[in-house]
Amino acid sequence: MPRTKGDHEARRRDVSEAVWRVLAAHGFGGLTLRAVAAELGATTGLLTHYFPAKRDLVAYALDLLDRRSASRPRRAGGEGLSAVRAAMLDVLPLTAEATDSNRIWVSSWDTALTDPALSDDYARKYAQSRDKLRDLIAAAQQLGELPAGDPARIAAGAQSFLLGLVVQALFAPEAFPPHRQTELLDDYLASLGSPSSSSSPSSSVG
Amino acid sequence: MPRTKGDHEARRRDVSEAVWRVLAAHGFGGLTLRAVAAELGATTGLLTHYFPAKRDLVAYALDLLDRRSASRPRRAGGEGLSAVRAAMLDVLPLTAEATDSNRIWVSSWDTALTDPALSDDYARKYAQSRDKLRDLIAAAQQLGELPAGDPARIAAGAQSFLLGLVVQALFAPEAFPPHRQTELLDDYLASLGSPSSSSSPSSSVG
DNA sequence: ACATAACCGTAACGCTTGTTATGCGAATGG
DNA sequence: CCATTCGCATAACAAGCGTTACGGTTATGT
Repeated sequence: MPRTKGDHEARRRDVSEAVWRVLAAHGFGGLTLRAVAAELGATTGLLTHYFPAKRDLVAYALDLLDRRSASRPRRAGGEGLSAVRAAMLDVLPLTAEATDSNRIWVSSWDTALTDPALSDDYARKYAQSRDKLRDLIAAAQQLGELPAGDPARIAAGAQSFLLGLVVQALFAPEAFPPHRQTELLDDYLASLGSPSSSSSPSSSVG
Repeated sequence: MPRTKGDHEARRRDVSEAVWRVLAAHGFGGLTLRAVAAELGATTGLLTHYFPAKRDLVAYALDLLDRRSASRPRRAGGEGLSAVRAAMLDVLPLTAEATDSNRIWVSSWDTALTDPALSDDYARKYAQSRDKLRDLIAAAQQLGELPAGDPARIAAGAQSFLLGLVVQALFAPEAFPPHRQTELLDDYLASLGSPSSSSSPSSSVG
């Protein structure tokens, strides 16, 4: 029973939703042609028409993850340290959608870490993310809201904190409810508002 | 060609090594009976003898990951803040073995996040890890090396930072060499050595 | 020494996976 | 209005998966 209208765009949107639901339910390792087809109420024949090979589906899913994450409603940033805080809050799994996004994101690491090409892609993406954070931090420094110090270095630390908090919150949502995550983030930002960091090459590395 | 000596222990060690190599090479999603058997120079018949079902293999692999991580040579802790630093350095992918361990660890999250039982297991494990860190932090506070504040809360932040740094270092080893990781950790520890954190319930959560 | 159990290779089973071939109704355009 | 292309279902394929049955060799206990 083919659809009577050749609405290509609408169909692609349906495919996106089906892929997303499969990813949210079974992770990246459970992304299968038949699972997506079933979620779509269709067969594998439809999917092979849209994606010549499985890797194309995977690539599409990764791109979908990017777009869904990027198009999530951002909160008003303000400027300086407030913008840094807003940008970091936007990443955390504080809502159901953000939780899905992050869960899928983390689950994709298994695939990414064993594929050198994907791994490089991710490295670039995170570097870009750090650069964005670095600029916000540099701006906050010029406003005097953060002490001096290499902004790139501070950004690397901040993203580490952010990433790890995401992972912990995903595994223990009841131990890391939105309020707790915000609390911890504010603790971290407060700890940045002091001197004593960077410079002075300490040795004794194992 | 069965082995002439019934050296059960030695055989189990061989199995461990084979499982480990498969995990390091293809991640947790690539853990397959035939892959392990091939790495072992044996057949699936051997493995079904040791593991009645696949989930037993997976459970064994998870346990192996635990034991391999726990039995990694720990550096001399010292006491107070120095012990905190040592414990955190022990987790970071500063050596080839620690990198393998961490890579496998991260790759297991895909499996864990879609399995509620495993997810709970991980949540408990990380909570336990946080508690250990909390005790070290509390000790450092009593030595006056860290300012006052809820040690559990500080530990949660510290483990977030640690976890995220691991992930970033895995994806971009060249951007996060051992020296850089140590540097960033020391930055973080230095930022803890100041007041102004914790307490005062800030609201406005999205 | 002989029965029994442990060990493990061989081989097949059923299932799921990605992929491909085929066909048919709906859209399209000259 | 008819030929052609598009969109998709149907169905089969080989390969890989976990699992099982079976047989032969080696150790073990009496």
